[in-house]
Amino acid sequence: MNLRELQYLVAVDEHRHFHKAAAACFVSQPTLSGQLKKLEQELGVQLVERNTRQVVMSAAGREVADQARLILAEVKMLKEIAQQHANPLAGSLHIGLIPTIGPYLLPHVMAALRRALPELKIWLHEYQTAVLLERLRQGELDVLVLALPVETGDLVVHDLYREPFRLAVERNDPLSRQAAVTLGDIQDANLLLLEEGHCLRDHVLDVCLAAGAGRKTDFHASSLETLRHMVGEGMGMTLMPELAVPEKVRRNELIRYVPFVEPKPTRRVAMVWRKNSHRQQAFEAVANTIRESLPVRVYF
Amino acid sequence: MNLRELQYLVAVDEHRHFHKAAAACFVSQPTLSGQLKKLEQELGVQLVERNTRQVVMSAAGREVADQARLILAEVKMLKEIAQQHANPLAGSLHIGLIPTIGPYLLPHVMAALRRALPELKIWLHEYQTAVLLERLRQGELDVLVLALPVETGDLVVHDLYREPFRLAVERNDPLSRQAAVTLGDIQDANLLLLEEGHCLRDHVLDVCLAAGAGRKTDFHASSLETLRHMVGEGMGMTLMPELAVPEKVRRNELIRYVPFVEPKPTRRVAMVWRKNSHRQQAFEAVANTIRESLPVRVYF
DNA sequence: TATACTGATAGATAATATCTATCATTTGGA
DNA sequence: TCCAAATGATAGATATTATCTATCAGTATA
Repeated sequence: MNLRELQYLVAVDEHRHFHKAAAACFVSQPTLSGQLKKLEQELGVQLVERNTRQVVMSAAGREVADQARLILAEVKMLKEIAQQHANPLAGSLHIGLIPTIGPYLLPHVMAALRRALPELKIWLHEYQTAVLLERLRQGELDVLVLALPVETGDLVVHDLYREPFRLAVERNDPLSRQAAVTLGDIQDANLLLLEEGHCLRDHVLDVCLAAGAGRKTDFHASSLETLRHMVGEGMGMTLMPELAVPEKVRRNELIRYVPFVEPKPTRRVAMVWRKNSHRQQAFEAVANTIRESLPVRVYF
Repeated sequence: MNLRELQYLVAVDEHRHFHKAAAACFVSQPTLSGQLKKLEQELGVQLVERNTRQVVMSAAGREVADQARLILAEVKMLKEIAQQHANPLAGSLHIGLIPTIGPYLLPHVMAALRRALPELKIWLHEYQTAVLLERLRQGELDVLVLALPVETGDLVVHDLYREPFRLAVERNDPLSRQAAVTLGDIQDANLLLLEEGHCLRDHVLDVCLAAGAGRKTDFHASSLETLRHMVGEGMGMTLMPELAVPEKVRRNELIRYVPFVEPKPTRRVAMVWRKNSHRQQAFEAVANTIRESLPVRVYF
């Protein structure tokens, strides 16, 4: 049985005339007659009673034709589902971002993404790096925005930008009065860190290593905002990604975000997607829009 | 697009392995791979992202596979509908009967029909002859039981039985005391008739013509039961089909059903069906069962 | 009686599904 | 590190099916 046979049967039901039904299906009358006969043989039941006056649908033929109509409608629906997906700059795009990037990057770029890719329905998912990678591999997510390095295996890595860190200190800290700090300045610093699982923790630890093993507190924060509050309470200092730094310094701000001298410590932010994905066109469009929308404080 | 391609896609979704999916579909792996590729080309969207580690369904692939599953289930349903119709002694059979036959014939034969054809679901429809013939031609009814003659055109006419009439008279009528009556006895009789549309009316009129123009009242009854009541009220007499005559005469019965002498006036009862119908086997089975179940008071 | 119309059949052709053989790439085990 | 196994893809050949045109048989109409 195939869909063409069902189309022929529905056409015969509607036209009650083999020649007209064949014309409606864009085939010859013997083709339609033969295919209909084949369908009847396969189903083991007569669907159409023919004579030279009028084609009569049997009871079976009417019920089967009704069911065939249903099936053909569902097939049309399947094609519509595919059509929706076929335009890579249309349809759904599931983006995963790590929590130290998402809330600070998106406000800069969402408006531009909506303008540049109006037919794309962007779904945002925020998880830590390991979870993101697993869901990407499973196909639940289409593309990730995260900080390198990670174990990407055969995934495609597409650089986005390089983001410098600033030193976040309590406003009464002596370092807050410097125009810029060096890694040496944090050699003996009490640094606050994110909890295990956040790659930012590893990045900050890498910077500490470069600075000569700065002292680290045992208290861990679950988010950058929690870190921020702890710094404001004078519990220690931390490295803050540039996009997480407020653009306007308020008069009673508890925290000073002091830049480093060059070469500043930075983290690489990249998009990652599966090598076999055919939506590379969409991913590159998203990457270009993000780069064009970033403030000049981050590098390419 | 065809149903096999949908089966292949669903199999790949379930197995996440081209070789296993191909085996499940009883085709070779290159066949499945090629057909899936053809489907993707036709739909214009990638459904499956392949690599040598694990097959990943794209978002489009998952949605299309879900829809394909739905379609394949509906196709199964269509085959079940056909299967139900394929056994001619099973499934539904729509029988049309005229009102002067149905209520009097069916009590004699329904039990036997149920025993003889247990898988047949008999639907009964009661209309006058013209309506029955139209619905038969339109395919709404499969077979008719009616009295001849009718304009059957190219329909198949299959004799069932010949049903004699009795003379129904009020019990105080002098004719009620005769063992049998002749057509001459009703020559001056006041005969009651069914209304227009009932072929029994025409049959009774034919008998009157044979008897020599018996007088006829202008009042018409809509059913045999109404006729019966009118006879009981002494309004006149009528011809009653044999099967409409109660088998037991009650002591206070108002009506006497007096038989005619031979050759008795009769009507031919037949089954009628469309020449092209392929359920002749079922119709003949029904006819045989009816004939075997009739009381001996009717002829073949 | 002849022509037109209907659906069916036959043989030829076009299109498609499926096969086997083999390829390219990746992975795992020795 | 090398070789074999496993994966999905491609190529060419074959089998199967869909469709064509020509024509048939039966019916209806002018």
